[in-house]
Amino acid sequence: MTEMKPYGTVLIKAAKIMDYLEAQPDQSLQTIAKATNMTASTTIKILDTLVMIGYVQKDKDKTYRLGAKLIRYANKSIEQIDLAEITLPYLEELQKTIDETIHLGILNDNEILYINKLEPKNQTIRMSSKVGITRPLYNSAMGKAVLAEFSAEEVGQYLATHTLVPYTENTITNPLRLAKELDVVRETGVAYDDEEVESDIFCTGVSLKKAAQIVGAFSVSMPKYRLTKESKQLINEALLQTKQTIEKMLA
Amino acid sequence: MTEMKPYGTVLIKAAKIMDYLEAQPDQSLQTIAKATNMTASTTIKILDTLVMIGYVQKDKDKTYRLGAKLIRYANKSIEQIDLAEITLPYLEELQKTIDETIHLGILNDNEILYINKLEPKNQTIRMSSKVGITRPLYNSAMGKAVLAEFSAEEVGQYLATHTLVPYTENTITNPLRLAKELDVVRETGVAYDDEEVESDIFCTGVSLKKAAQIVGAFSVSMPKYRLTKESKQLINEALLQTKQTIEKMLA
DNA sequence: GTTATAATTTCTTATATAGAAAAGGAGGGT
DNA sequence: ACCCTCCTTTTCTATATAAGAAATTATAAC
Repeated sequence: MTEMKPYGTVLIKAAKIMDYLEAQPDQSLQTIAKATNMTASTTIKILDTLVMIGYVQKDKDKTYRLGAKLIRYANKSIEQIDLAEITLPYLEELQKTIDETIHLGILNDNEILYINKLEPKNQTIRMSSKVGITRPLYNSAMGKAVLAEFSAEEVGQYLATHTLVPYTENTITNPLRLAKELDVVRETGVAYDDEEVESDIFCTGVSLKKAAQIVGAFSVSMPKYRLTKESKQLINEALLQTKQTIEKMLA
Repeated sequence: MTEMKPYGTVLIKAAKIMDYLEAQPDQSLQTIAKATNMTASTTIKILDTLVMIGYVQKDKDKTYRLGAKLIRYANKSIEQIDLAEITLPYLEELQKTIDETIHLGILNDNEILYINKLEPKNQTIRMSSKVGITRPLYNSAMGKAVLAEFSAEEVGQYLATHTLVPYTENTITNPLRLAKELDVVRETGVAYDDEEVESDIFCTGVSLKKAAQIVGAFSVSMPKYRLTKESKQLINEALLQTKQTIEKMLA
């Protein structure tokens, strides 16, 4: 057991505050201090500095929230993720075939982080989804596609540390049933989210790998009522075809 | 002259590194250290911590770039900006009238920061613009609309600290000419970007105020060739009408 | 006004940091 | 294969910084 050498204690504490504000905006000093197990005097000093550098914003009512500077960073961060750029033309092509919402995501902190979205051109239904949101691995289409690439050990580790919270009545909350479904995903290469995240929404996802490493996933989302046996088949084939093309580019 | 009390020195240094990586991705330790005037040993320790908390990503070739965690923060940050939520229905309404790209921006660090974008439904031309990008105050439509709300003193301060860099041959680089144009904006309430940021793109913008405070701006962007005397008039009226409606909501 | 509660500042000791220097890679040339 | 150079990483210690208790100031409720 090697002793961890701490460096940047304030930086780590600042990150703790940021993470808390990510989950709970508009909180008072007291609340933040309690939630992060720090004294008020330490907390206010860190918050002052965070406000100074634009990471946090302080409102007139003395509550704190995440700052606009982060929006700038994120824009650059996405630009710096090569995957978004490389995949874009192929996802656009895919959209010409399937006129539905297409998402690109990466694996981040055991969740799917959305980094690009292509909206349908001729459909009028708008789904609420945004770049920057996250979805669990166990119930989203992209998530399951990625989870299916995990080793048995990794899946076990994931299940041991994550509760399968029911988002809808369709959400799979039984680890064994999930494991079985992952077997099917491994066979077919395609993962579904059949109203497991949100009612009426059906998603189909595939993973993206580079040199045996998971680099991300992409998916097609649509209202369930538009799904037919034919469109399902078409989507599966188009996704697998696009996956193959993109992975050839990544190699 | 009250002496500034420093707190969170590492945090401030970390922000300096982040800002550098925002501008220059994929840099080596040496390069980052030199650019930020820090020793390599200090820099690597901060970078290690930044990587640990997900703000920075370290690649196999030992270069550093902004981390995906920032994309999560940004998503929440935008959600926490009430302006985006409040204005959305009105901007959607506006888009039904004018089928062009509509942007919402806020004033951030003397620039316009884009926080929402509504794309045209029936037009096929796609403009490259993203949430998170910034535009100068002196040449963008939203920027000029905001600048026109500055006091003479504030405008002077802005001009003293910012060079009017020519983005295109149409960009106004003469401070006096800009000042004159701002007078017109104050009269009409509407600001133009006539191919001053990008060739072939014409934008019309208005500011948003709450209790005499600038809170943001929004604009319509379109290819110049689509602009007619009639559409220009229509856009101006629709923008001013929408501005009025939104500001009534903000009050 | 009075009281209670929260925000902010001050001050001092314990702690973390900065940077020089040394050690440990990685790569290029011969 | 070996050396040499440049870059990354670790170690170590004087010095600067941070943490927290307590005092002070602001804010809100009554």
